[in-house]
Amino acid sequence: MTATRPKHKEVLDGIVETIIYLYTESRRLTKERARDFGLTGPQLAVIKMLDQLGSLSLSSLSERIRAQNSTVTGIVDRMVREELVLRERSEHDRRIVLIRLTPKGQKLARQIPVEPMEIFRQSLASLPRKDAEELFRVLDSVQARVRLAIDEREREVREEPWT
Amino acid sequence: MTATRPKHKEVLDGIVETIIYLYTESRRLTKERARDFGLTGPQLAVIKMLDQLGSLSLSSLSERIRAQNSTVTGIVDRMVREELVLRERSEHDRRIVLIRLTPKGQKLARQIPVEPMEIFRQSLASLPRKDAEELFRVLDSVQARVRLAIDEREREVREEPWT
DNA sequence: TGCGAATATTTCGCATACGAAATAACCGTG
DNA sequence: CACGGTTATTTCGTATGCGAAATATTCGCA
Repeated sequence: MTATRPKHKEVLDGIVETIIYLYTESRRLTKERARDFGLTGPQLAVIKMLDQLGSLSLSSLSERIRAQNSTVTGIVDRMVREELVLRERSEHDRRIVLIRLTPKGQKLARQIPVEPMEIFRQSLASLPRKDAEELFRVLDSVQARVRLAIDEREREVREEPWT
Repeated sequence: MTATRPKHKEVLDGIVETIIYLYTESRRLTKERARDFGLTGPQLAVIKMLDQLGSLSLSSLSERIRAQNSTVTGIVDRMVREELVLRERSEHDRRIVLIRLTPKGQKLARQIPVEPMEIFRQSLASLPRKDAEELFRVLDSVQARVRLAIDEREREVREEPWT
């Protein structure tokens, strides 16, 4: 044991801090890059998603960019205004709205080289492969624990909705 | 030119996905809990911070909760309206606004058992200690890489601000 | 001393972001 | 067919969240 072993609480706080840093900074930078092309962060996410997957219903789109439907309605409104995407009603189920890129949106999507969270991705790619795999393994186990805690909490809420 | 193991990209994508999941879900849950006490997420962060550190200037407060001054001005406005905090001008430097808890805010801060990102913290705490340390080590190295990339990018921008 | 640069905060306009309620369309069962 | 429950989306009100410009104050230095 050569290096002084850090206190456990400090390690945990450090992990939380670092995750917050990585998330917020990557997001900020992506937003900045998007702005060079006249887009906002979420707008970049949307055109990249649509370019990859073709047309999507509003709800599957909002699921993929992790936002509520009501949020995405607004984002799409502004993108329609900018002529980046189109709204079209599905033939089979007229409740569903399909969003797809206009030629202008398509062109822009392919022109912008940045993926969401790009800097984070690149930094990960430069890690030793072994470290990346280890990181993935541990993070995955944390995620499983969080999911469990969430399920538990939701079960509690469901069982006592009156209190 | 080595034959890339097909798994590697998936590992990287998985890491990004998981980080996004952990951050957004923890945030969502904290917000939900705060709502039980009539607070928003950022408001909870603010009273916890002030309870720990005493009065803070607006800019040091915004630095700590990772938001812009202009954002925190609004948050504090609404908290003053709710009589959770006070604004007072510093004696020594009248540009500085010091924010501190009212008794009502103080009481609420001590009454709420939740820290920001609570679920994430708890899940981390249940990890094997060795895994936590490994996680910290690798994340820290990712963070260092991100910082480096950001510095580099900012240097470029500073050198060619006219293009 | 005085004045221009620097610093701290606020204001403004806009874009998320969310949850609850409203709206529209579908579905199954009677 | 009709109608009650479900599903997809939008609307509404409010709270972040940001960057640029405005405002207020302090500081450096000639």
